[in-house]
Amino acid sequence: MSKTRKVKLSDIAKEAEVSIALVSYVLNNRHPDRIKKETAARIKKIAKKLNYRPNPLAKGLRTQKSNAIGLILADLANPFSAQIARIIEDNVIGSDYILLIGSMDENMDKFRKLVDTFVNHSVDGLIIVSPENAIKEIKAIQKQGIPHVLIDRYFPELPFNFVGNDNFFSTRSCVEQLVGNGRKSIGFITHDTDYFHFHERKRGFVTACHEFGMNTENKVMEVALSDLNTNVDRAMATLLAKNPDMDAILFSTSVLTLYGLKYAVRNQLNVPERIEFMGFDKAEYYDIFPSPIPYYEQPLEEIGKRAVDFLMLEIAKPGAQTVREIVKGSLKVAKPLIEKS
Amino acid sequence: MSKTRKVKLSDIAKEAEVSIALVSYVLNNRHPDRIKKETAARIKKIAKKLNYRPNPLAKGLRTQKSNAIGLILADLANPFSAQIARIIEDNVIGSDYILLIGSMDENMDKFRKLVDTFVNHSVDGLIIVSPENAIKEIKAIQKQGIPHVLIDRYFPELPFNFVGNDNFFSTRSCVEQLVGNGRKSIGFITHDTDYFHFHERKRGFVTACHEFGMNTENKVMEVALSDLNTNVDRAMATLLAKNPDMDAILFSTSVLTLYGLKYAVRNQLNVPERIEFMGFDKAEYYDIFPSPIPYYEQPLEEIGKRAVDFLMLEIAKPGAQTVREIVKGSLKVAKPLIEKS
DNA sequence: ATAGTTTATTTAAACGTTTAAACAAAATTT
DNA sequence: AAATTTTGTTTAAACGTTTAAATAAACTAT
Repeated sequence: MSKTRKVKLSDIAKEAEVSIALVSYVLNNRHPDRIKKETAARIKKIAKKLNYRPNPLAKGLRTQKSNAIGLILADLANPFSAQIARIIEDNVIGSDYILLIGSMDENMDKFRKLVDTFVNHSVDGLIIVSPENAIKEIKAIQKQGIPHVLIDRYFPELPFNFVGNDNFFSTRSCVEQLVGNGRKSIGFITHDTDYFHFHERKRGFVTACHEFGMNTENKVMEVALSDLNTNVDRAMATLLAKNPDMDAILFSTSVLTLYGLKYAVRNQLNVPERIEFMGFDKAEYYDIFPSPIPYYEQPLEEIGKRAVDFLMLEIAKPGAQTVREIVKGSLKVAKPLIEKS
Repeated sequence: MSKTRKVKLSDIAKEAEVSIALVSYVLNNRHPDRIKKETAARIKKIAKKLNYRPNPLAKGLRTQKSNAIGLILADLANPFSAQIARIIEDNVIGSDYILLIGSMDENMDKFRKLVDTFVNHSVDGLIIVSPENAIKEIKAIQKQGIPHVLIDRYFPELPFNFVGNDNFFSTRSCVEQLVGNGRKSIGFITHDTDYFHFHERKRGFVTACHEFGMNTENKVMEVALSDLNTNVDRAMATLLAKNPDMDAILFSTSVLTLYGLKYAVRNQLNVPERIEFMGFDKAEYYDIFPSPIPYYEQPLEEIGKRAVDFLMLEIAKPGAQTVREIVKGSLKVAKPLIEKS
């Protein structure tokens, strides 16, 4: 019922008949050579017996560290965000840190508020999926010397720490794959935003098409981030109307792929015989679709791990390094449906 | 570059030429009647000018509160977990709390470690999706007087705070719906676990079937929590083999539904003409399937909101109340695919 | 014997708040 | 004019740690 009073250093000190400082030294392994073995052993034993847990608030207050890291996502409810969050969680927990998570909903005010709250709670570092046009805000974080790393989205012209997917490579290799499958006229459905990673995906697509001697006139549809059902529907219709010979469509995110698949089902497109679909990001639901959907898989595990690793390094020795890792994912082409892990 | 020193009470005090205590009183609105209006105004103005942010660690250390709440989920990467997390996030952030999130992966050790870490970081409260057989652990939390509330899963025989879906009602009304659609022989695919909520779902199914004069012999398949692809496949095959006349299948989670749909696609089941599928929980991917999938939708928004509301109340005045809210969701029957929000 | 080292431990300040209690000055009551 | 109350503010301890500096005791070395 009543909150059991927590064991603190002074309790151990009393029982061991030593000073608080000595207990602290022992438990933090501070001056191992200076401290008598037996005393150390005794203190450790008592600490264990009493099930001592350091108070992170006191510790944090004193050391100016909180052993917490903040993760700012686009939207936790979005499977992509959730997946990356989970990966980061695993990496962070291992280092005995706790993870604060917040969604900014592509909204600058929410983003600012999250940064503010997290910094205020003295997070030791931030992992950030940035909203559009957040350059000023990220710079401020940088200036304040708060260890941080951007993931997924970044600003190429600025020296921010970043680890993320090679977006140019990704769409480029999708096109390559489709061409390899004999496709001759490929459409691309992506978003209409200022995000650099979307620009890159488009650039990858267009560049590859040109390389393979295909034109991209009327083949790139950029839809708004909102109201996807309607917008993707319209985009698909336009794409198909303007390109009667189109024999493949590449999507720029898994959600766009989802809506594309919905369209295909609804309109009974002959996939993949007449027209092949290619998705972006892994998604469980691809194989509800009657035919296998090949896709490009971002190396999320790697991104999460590297981001956390870097952040930990940066926390340990601030300012010592910067990072810009553009990692490549891989193409997942249809396996027999039966054989899925 | 260098960390900008944070503004603290003493900075304000100095500039306002008053004591630290007075600043604290003013900023916390402590003795409003006791403090001279002008002084208060001056202090507030300076605080705003200096952009003062209280240090949560110091505050927490002194007041024994952290303004953080911990959320323990099954697995953040699972869309169901992610959705509920997002809802809770929104409700928590509004109250100026921060949210710590962890996944326990149905694993007792991880669960214990999470509770431990969170409690250690002095969370003011816990929202818990419990693993199997965690009664002892929850009791310990209760005994320690840590405000908490279970969601999704619970232990009916014990007086734990809980808010969650009415699982008996949910499957019961699914059967009702299917019978209303003229279905005469219904199968049920669920999990083989000790979780009470799964027992309830099964009980709801069985009870309803009997009410409607259907037997349930060989119609309930309970698959393990792991290796779903194989296990659901096998369960589906068995179900259909043993019940040649079966004209509907109800699933017990959205993930089971997903695998069911995969099976249907792979085996070209005639859905819904010959056999109707009914899902559990909302999932975007249902409408990739060629025919609309009706489903029972848990009232997640309500669950999240009520859980947080209760927790806040409990944090404000501990021990004053308990809660056990079993809330009902609703059936979502097929709308024309074109018209989706 | 005395000074200098080494070894083992303690003292005390600090981190940034909150808050009970003390205090001083002004206003009010006797 | 003395005593009391009210008003406005300050003092100082406390929360649970960490850590530089001080200290004390036990050994060298001279």
